[in-house]
Amino acid sequence: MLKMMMRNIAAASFYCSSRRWRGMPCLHSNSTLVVFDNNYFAFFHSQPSKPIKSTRTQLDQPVRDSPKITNVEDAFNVIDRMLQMRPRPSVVRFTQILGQVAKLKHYSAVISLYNQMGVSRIGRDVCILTIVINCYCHLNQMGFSLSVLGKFFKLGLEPDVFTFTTLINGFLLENRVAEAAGIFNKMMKAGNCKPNVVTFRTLIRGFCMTGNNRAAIQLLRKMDEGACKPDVVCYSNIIDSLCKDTLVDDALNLFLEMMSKGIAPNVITYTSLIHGVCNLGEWKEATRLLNEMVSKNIFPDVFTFSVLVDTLCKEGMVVEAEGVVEMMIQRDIDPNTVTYTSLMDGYCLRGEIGKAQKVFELMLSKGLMVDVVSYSTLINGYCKCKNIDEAMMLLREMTCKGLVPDTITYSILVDGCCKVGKLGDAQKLFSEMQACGQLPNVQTYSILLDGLCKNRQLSRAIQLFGEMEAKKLDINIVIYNILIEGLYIAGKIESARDLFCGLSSKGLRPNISTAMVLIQTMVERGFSADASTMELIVNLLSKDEVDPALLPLIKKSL
DNA sequence: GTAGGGTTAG
Repeated sequence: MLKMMMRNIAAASFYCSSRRWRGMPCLHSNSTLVVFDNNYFAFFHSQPSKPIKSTRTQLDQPVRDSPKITNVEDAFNVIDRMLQMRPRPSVVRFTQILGQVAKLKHYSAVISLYNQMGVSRIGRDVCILTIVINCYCHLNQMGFSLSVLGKFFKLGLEPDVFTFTTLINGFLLENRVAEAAGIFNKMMKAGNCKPNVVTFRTLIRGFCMTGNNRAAIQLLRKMDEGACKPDVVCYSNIIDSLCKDTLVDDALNLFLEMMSKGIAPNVITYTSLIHGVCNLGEWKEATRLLNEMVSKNIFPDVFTFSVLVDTLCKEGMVVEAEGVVEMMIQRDIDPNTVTYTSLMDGYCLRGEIGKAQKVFELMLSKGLMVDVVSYSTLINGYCKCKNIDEAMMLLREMTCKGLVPDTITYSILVDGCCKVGKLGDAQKLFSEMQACGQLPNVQTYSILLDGLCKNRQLSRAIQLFGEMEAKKLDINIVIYNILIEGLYIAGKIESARDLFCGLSSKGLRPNISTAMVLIQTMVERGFSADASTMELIVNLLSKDEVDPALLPLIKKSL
């Protein structure tokens, strides 16, 4: 079926995809902003108001045919020259430059530029201030964003729908959904600044991000009631979220609903759906969707192809994935960092580290940016081949390049060290990551805990488990399985059984892994199943959850 | 002139 899918892709005709620009290191801000009290939404009122004096009514004509800013240095030079010009260029030109630098993701640079012009009239403009708020939002500095909002009131300016949508997005970037929804609700109630389609989209995305599909759909229904007409982006966001939650049928229903309303899907809508069905292994459906989109003159782009490359790689079909990459190049769709990283991972999964390394070098030779994920993928490949030295070299190399290894990078390395029995190095890395501000998560703990248990360092494992409890981490059944197994391996049968019997009191249910741990360790040690184990096995059997490969073992233990 | 959706690593 995958081959058929690939033939269909090959048969379609494509045009060139857009190229994406990746951010360079940002400058640091030394901005000083007005500290503002908490009543930053006092602005909202229920009746339309007379506009407070706004620079929007005093704008000069936009400057046409202005050169595009492609780097920060140019932006600083241009702004510097503009500030010295008499008469000074219009505020629109300043907005365009700041907007372009913000689009390049040089948020700190925008704030520095703003500080240069802040004392002049140019800095007292709704658009300019909104851009500054957006930059603070992207730098996760909501406090400063709200201070800039305070500046609006101090200057007698009226924040508009752009400003509040930006703030909603800022809160969402910090996972502060309730505060984002709070602004939205105030906008809905107020008469002077109603949410528009972008505001709706932003909050819909926020709900989706936190897995609250229901709230997102409710918002969509509110739009249907006439608040604002939903568009392809609103639908696509929810379709994507449903697909990520494997609720592909619901996503397809929403997709049909959207089309029945005359809202045309685009390449993003299709890519989300294809990703969703690929994740479920529904190749036939993926092919159908690919054919459907091409028949509508909607052509797969680098995202769509990357999904296909990743899916093929995860299925072990790396040769076919290479074929898709070749096809992309022939079609003038440049594979990007994500495409090649997926391919590298495919090779790593097959233990073909040499080929993964070659892909990595190809990325470098093509001038593609290698990021934390690319490095982590390659590090994982070396770890799986038990070449920890090379993996550690890559860790140092990425740090030298200014890349910051994250929790996943360290987790991969901790796992690699554990798997070759280097528990000392694993624990050093575990400390190093915390010293670097990368906090271990439940998965990192489970990796180290597993390493300690399997290497018979039970007392340290129990100590680590205590750390997790002290940190109030959400200890899941996987962690308990590791510890129960560790206790069994160490011959502490009673403690293992106590831990197992206490699971339900902690609101946890044993899963198939728990059963495997219990059965295997008991069989290995010649124990027969006790009442609680029997009960567990019977429950699992009745739910058809037992791996058939385990049945001989189960019989042996009964 | 400003806000804004889809692809990769444990």
